[in-house]
Amino acid sequence: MAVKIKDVARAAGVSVTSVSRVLNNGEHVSEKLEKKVRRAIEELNYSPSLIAKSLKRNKTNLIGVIIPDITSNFQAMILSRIEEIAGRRGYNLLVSNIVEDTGKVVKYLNIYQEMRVDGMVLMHEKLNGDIENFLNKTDIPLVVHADLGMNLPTVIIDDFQAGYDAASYLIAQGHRKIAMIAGDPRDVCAGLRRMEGYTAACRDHGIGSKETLIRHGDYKLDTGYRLMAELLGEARGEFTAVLAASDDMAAGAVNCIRDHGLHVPGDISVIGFDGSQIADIVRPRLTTIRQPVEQISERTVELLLEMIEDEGESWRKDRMKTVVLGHELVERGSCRRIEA
Amino acid sequence: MAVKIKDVARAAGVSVTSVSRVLNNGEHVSEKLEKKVRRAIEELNYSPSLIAKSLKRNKTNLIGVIIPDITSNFQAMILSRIEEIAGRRGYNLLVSNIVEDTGKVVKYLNIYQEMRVDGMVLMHEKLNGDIENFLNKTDIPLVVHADLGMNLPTVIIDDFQAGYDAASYLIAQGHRKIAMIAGDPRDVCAGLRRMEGYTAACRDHGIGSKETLIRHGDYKLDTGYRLMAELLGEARGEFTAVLAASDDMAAGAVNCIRDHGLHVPGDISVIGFDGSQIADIVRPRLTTIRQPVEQISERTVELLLEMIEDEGESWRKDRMKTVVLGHELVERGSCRRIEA
DNA sequence: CTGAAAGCGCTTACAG
DNA sequence: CTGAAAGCGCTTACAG
Repeated sequence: MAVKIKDVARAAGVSVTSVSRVLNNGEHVSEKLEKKVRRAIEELNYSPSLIAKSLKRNKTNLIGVIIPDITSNFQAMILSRIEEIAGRRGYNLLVSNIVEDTGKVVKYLNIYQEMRVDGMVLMHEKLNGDIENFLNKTDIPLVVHADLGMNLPTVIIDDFQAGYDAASYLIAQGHRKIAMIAGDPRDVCAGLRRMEGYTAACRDHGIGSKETLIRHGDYKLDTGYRLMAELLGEARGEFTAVLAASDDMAAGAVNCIRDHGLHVPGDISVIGFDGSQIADIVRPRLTTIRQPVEQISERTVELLLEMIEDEGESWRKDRMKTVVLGHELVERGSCRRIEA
Repeated sequence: MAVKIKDVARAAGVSVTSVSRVLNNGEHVSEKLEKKVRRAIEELNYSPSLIAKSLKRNKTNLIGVIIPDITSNFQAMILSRIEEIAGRRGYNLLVSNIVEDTGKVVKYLNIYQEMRVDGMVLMHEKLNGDIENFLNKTDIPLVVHADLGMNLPTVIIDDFQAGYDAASYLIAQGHRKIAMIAGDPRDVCAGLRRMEGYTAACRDHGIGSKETLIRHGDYKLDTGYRLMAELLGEARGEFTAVLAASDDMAAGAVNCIRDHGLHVPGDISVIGFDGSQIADIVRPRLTTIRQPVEQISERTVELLLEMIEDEGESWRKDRMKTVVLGHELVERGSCRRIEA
């Protein structure tokens, strides 16, 4: 882009100030001047530099999103909605896909900071010293999608309760022996809390939960398949139902069960988590805990823009906002009632 | 970020030039100076502005990606790989999710241009006057993922041949009446070419293709389901196999067939397209045309960086590079051989 | 090895 | 309504 505002000004025979004014259509300019400027812009095919503008204005209209895995349908749905909503408000997304590599998180947090993004969304749930350190120091508004215990603005569901509800549902259906394909316990919400909810529900209903019936995975389909195979191999007969920490893992489990010649829910009931597309794809369709994707996305952008547009930069001092959204148990075909 | 390079210089008792030098560790500085500077950076928690740097250097290390639908597993896989590969080379991704709205394409192309991205990837396949106009004018290196007929650097598979191969496979299995759930014919490759390949294969084998057996969709699962229901309602018995332009639609079709009490492949054979995760999830697993995701992503980034780093900016003048990658038919369980 | 100064392409008081 | 000029936070010849 060789052509700059100065060239336009020269071509139109006006000052750069005036060109800038018609570009940002703030202060009034005469029709005649505006016409000249527009023509010059057109003729020169001028494209104003947002980089220069950002530097001057100290605002980039960029939001950095750190997402663990774009290929997860649930996460993609959230990202897609955030993009849409933020886009309408004039913000563009910088995204980095973490894929397993926790070390990348702090790398990208730093890059985003150097890029002077106006705000960030952190979906990653695992903390380490570097990340914690960064989060404590940064002045950039951010919203996290997990209860990191750091007094940061947060948008979440009550994962403990959701895990509790899922297990309770199974128990209400008559199940007494329930296995869990859980997430990574270092993921505070999706990993730990959901499992704690399950454990608590089992305990409250006096059926206990055996360590051997709990497996940990990374929320992916293949992992669900593999862990289900393990459970079938090592504890067949010790459970009549399985609770998975993601629909992807639940879907993998369903396929694994079927590949072993067993039936869902005839032999084993399966309940998922997330309410992603895949819950509808797999047969039988998954009974699952649906997270409110639309609300999560909306509230995230809302919260973030509120902080960004709060000139006082007081978001650090205010009592942090935590938005807890409701989840919903969606009954479909993957669970059945059994006799006590 | 209140602290800037000048503050660091003052704190360290050196010039901003020197601070810049240790930051970019190019020219040599004395150990003593470097130590002072590093300490000051540490103490002030200084984060250099990439915005200012970009303005000065005329390089942003940003790549803008325009992707039709992030929630499509196939597209997410490509995006994820591009992010990974570009990230390793020091480039960050700006992404915008188009979702149906073709008008957003040119809007984002312009924003990316104003943002002075170093390069762009356009996955969207539908052209309109504005888009064409932009593509003809821009100086920014870009790679497209469809044969737009505009002499632009392109990374694709041979969609015609792939469609041809898929149909031929079905024909080789003994099928004589083949329906197609195609894409949007305005999508030159995924929509039009794949369908043309199918039509040509039918013609070459003397079995013709009836208009009534071709439906057009948007590559999504729900649409595949719906179009399959239409075919079943309006043309049941007139086909023994279906070729879909995406795995998502194929999966929807499979589920629809099953929900109608029929069997895949017992009653109807289904072949998909893409080789995305879902082809492995659905039961029976989908026989499909696998696109080389890894290569597509690699070659895209490679081509783009080649142009970006070509100082001569000669990419416009050179004969455009079109990279045509090979596809592969993966046999799984959704098709069966039938007697003539 | 080190620093003073110009300049990247904009916006925005300030003055007229 | 319009323009000259300072300045956003860096980098990079240029000079020493």
